[in-house]
Amino acid sequence: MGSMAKRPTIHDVAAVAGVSRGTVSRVLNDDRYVSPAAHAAVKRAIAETGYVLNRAARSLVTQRTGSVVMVLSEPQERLFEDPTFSVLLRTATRRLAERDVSLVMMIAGNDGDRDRVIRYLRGGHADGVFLVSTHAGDKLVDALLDIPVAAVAQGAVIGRENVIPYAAADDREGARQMTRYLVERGHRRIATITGPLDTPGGALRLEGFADILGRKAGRRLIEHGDYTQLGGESAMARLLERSPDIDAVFVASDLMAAGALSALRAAGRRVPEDVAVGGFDDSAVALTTHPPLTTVRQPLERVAEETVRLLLALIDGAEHLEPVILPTTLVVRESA
Amino acid sequence: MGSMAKRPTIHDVAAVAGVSRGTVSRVLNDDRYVSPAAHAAVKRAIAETGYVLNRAARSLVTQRTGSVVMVLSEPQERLFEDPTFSVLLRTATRRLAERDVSLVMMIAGNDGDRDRVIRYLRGGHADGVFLVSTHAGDKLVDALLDIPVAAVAQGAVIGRENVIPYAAADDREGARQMTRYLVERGHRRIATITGPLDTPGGALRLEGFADILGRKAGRRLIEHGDYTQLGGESAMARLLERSPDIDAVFVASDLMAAGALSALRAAGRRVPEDVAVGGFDDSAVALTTHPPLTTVRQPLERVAEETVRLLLALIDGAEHLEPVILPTTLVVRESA
DNA sequence: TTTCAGTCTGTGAACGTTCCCAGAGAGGTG
DNA sequence: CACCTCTCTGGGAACGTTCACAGACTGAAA
Repeated sequence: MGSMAKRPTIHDVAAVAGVSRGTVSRVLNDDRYVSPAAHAAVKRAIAETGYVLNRAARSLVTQRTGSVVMVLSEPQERLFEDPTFSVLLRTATRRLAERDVSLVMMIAGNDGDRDRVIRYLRGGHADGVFLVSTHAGDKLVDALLDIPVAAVAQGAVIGRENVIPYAAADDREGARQMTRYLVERGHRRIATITGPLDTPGGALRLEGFADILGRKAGRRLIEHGDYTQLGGESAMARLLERSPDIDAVFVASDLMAAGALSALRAAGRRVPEDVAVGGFDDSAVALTTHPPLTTVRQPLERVAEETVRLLLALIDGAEHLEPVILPTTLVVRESA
Repeated sequence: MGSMAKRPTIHDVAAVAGVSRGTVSRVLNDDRYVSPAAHAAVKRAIAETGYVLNRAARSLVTQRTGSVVMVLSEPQERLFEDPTFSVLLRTATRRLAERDVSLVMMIAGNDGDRDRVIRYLRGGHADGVFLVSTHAGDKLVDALLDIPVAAVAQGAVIGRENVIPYAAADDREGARQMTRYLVERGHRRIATITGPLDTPGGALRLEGFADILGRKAGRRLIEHGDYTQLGGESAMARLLERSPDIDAVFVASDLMAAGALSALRAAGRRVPEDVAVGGFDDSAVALTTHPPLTTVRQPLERVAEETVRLLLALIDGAEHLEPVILPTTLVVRESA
């Protein structure tokens, strides 16, 4: 299959172009001080020989790998049930590829996984880390700080906001938008189902909710979920049992909202007539549910792009990087 | 951040252990002919120095990279809307990590992307390729055959079944199971919405459908979708317009089935009373829809595992690898 | 005792780059 | 004309491994 001729090296290119190794290397790296003639000759020789750079050789001397790791830290298996990841992964891969940086996926679901990630990074196998959905107190994060590797996160790492740069949607304001909307529509008994409080999405969306409702948002109207559909369903059931007079609920993710809809249907409540339901994310599920979800759109592609930008800047030696917070928008459909 | 001491090399380990480079290398590679004493000393020295292997250096001499690429070839942006990918990605990452092989993601959505993938592989940046959802006639596949790299696919690559090993669910038999079930339930006007016919899932599920219905499955009862929810919706609408007397429909993916449900609801048909709907995949959406989907479960994790197994075998030099076909099961819920 | 096979160890040479330094030539300035 | 600066080029050395080979030692067989 294919010719088995040895792959051409920089030496071969140099020979064909009639210049030295050094000059070829300079062309390859866009260095200064290459005459137009030499430049052209090298370009021609590269095309002629079909030369491609050997990254291992380059890495060996530069101590750079040209790759970054995306670490998905999730205790449960839910990982991909959440469409958020997909968007992040796709966007990040694309953007990085444009800079010829490759994206390695690593899953840090349990401690064994986490150790592997740490070993990998300590081994200098990547220039940077892109943390996704990191929970407060994750030991991985602390280990990271001891390793000379660029690290950024999608969403703040609670407790490490000042040391790990991040990009995120404006979770708090997004929650305010939805809560305000529910209030304006005349709802009076508004509950919420939060995400895990050790994630920024869990904590900040609850804060935004409380910002609008103040003390009216008592304990009895708050229930916690884990971002899964099933978690949303049982949280809604608990909520209904405890406070049957609820007339609206703000659910911190669309997937959980889908679960909440099932619970409401099971309880014989109509949506939105009896209970209005607001989601968060504007993910694909929001259109699948019946009725379609009124939700808060977060600009995930842009979040991913900004996170990548931060990471590349960090790898290039940037020092103090400010977090990037992107605005959300309310998307009104039929559930509220 | 962290000590800036140079990373220990194999030389440092050798010095601490009181042996030579060669011996350390032999321990690292589980080579024969290392005395128990030397082995222990090296292990101790590795722990003491905190040594980690430099992969770039190893790659340079072994011509192996320790990484494989998962190529998602999708013309559209739909990519991740389909939960199939998520499962494949997660499972493959895990399994490969167990062998210390890292997974690089590449997206081949357009020709520019495809060229980048080819350049990457031609550059020897990976030991193997894991093709996902490849369409017949993809130029990437032909390019691949000219590059000395191990390649496997999830799902047959139509037209290249004999040259690219693959693992897949038994799409044809799965479609037969569903169609048979619909027939047994007494439905007489059974239609189908297929996937793209240049993918194995599209072609084989239609074949399975036709296996059961024979000539009764006329052109008028077949409509084509693109695996997206919206595609399923419009395909269903076309079907209803053309053949209003349909009493069941087999949809080649759950996501398209969700779309079909919307179209049926819009047309005022009850599911399953007026029209029964059968899906395929048993993905998360199957539970979200209303009513929940009766569908065909394909063992995606196992498919991913088997594909990885094939890939690793190929990298290790295996020659003739037979495709692996895994059984599907019918999952009865409420939509049919 | 000699010979041989098997085990174990050390070392030079390579892998394909980049980095750095030395030096040649061109052009400008005092 | 001497000197300097700037541009451009070539080539030695290094990056951290693995590989192949040579050689030392051991124990068993002839």
